[in-house]
Amino acid sequence: MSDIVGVHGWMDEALSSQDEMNERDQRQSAYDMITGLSHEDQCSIDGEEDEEEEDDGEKPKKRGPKKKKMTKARLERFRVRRVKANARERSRMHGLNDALDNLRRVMPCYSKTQKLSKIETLRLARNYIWALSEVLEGGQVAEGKGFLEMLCKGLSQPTSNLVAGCLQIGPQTMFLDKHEEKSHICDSSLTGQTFSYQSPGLPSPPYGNIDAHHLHLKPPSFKTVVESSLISHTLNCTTPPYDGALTPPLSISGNFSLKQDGSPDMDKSYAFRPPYPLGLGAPHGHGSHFQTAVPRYEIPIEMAYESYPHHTIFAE
DNA sequence: TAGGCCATCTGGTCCT
DNA sequence: AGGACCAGATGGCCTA
Repeated sequence: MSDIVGVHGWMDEALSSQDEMNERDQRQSAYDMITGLSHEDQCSIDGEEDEEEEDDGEKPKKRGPKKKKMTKARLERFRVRRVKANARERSRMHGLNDALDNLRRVMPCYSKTQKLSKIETLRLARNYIWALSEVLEGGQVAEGKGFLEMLCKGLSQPTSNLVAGCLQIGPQTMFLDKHEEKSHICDSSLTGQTFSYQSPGLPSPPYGNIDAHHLHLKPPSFKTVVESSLISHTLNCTTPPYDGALTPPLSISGNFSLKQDGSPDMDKSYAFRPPYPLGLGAPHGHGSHFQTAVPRYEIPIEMAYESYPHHTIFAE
C-alpha cells in the first residue's frame, strides 16, 4: 500500500524532474509510476505475510501451478516490466496512428484540420483502391458521379459529403432528387458550390466543417497517388524500412470480394497473404487470414525508381 | 446528456 | 524472460 500513498508526491517528482519531456509524456510517465502496480499486486504485497501463513495453514490447497510468492524484488521487476510494456504499447499505437495519417494524406480528400476518423479513413481507402482499380481496368474516368458513388460506398454521410465536396460534384449530378429531405449540406469555400450527397452507408458521426484550404480538390491520378504515397513514405515513415521484396504479388482487384452489383463486400474479411516471409513483419499469433492471389501483369512505375528502385505494381 | 471517437492501460496469447 | 500484437475496459473530449 505504501506504493499508493504519496501518489501526488510521485506525480510532482515525475513532472518536475523530466524537463526534456513534454507535459503529456510527463503526465504519462507519472501515471505509469502509479499504475505500474496493479491492484492485485498491491494486495499481494499487502498479503505477503498471509500468503506465508497459508503455506503452513489448514486451508485446502488449490490445484494447479503454485502461484509464486510476490516478493518485493519480484514486484519491482513486474512493475518495471509493466511500465515498459505500457510505453511500448503507446509507441506502437503512435506508429499505427502515423501510418493512418500517411494514409489520410493520399486520400482524395485530406484536411489537416478536419481529419477523417480511423474507421472512415480505412473505408475510404478501400473504396479508393477499388475505384482506382475499376478505372484501370475499365478505362473509366476518375471523376464524376460513378467514381463518387464508388468512393462513398458504405461511408457515413458527413464523409460522403466531404468526398463529394472534394470532387467538386454538385447536387445537380448527385442524388438530391432522391434523398433531398435527408441530405446534409457541405459548403466549399473554394468553389462556392454547395454539395449534397446522400450516402447509402452509415449514420452520421459529428464531424463539423472542413477547412477547404487543406483539401485535395480533385481526385489525384493513380500516378500522383502512388507518387505522393512514396514521397510521404520517404519523408514521414517512422517504421523501419522493409528490405525484402516490396511488391505484393497481387491482382489489383483480385482481393476484393465483390457483391452482385460489383461493389466490394463490406462485411467480408479479405483473403490476402503478405509477400514477406514469416518473421519479417508478417502478422502472427492468431492464425493466418491471408492468402495469395496470382499476379498476372507487372507494371513498373518509372517515377518510383529513384527512391524505390524495386517498386512495381501488379495489375490484371 | 447521449453518442462517437480517441488514447491509454491491462492481461492474455504467441513467438523468439 | 521479454517483445509484439490484440481486444476489452475506461475515461476524456467534443458535438448535436
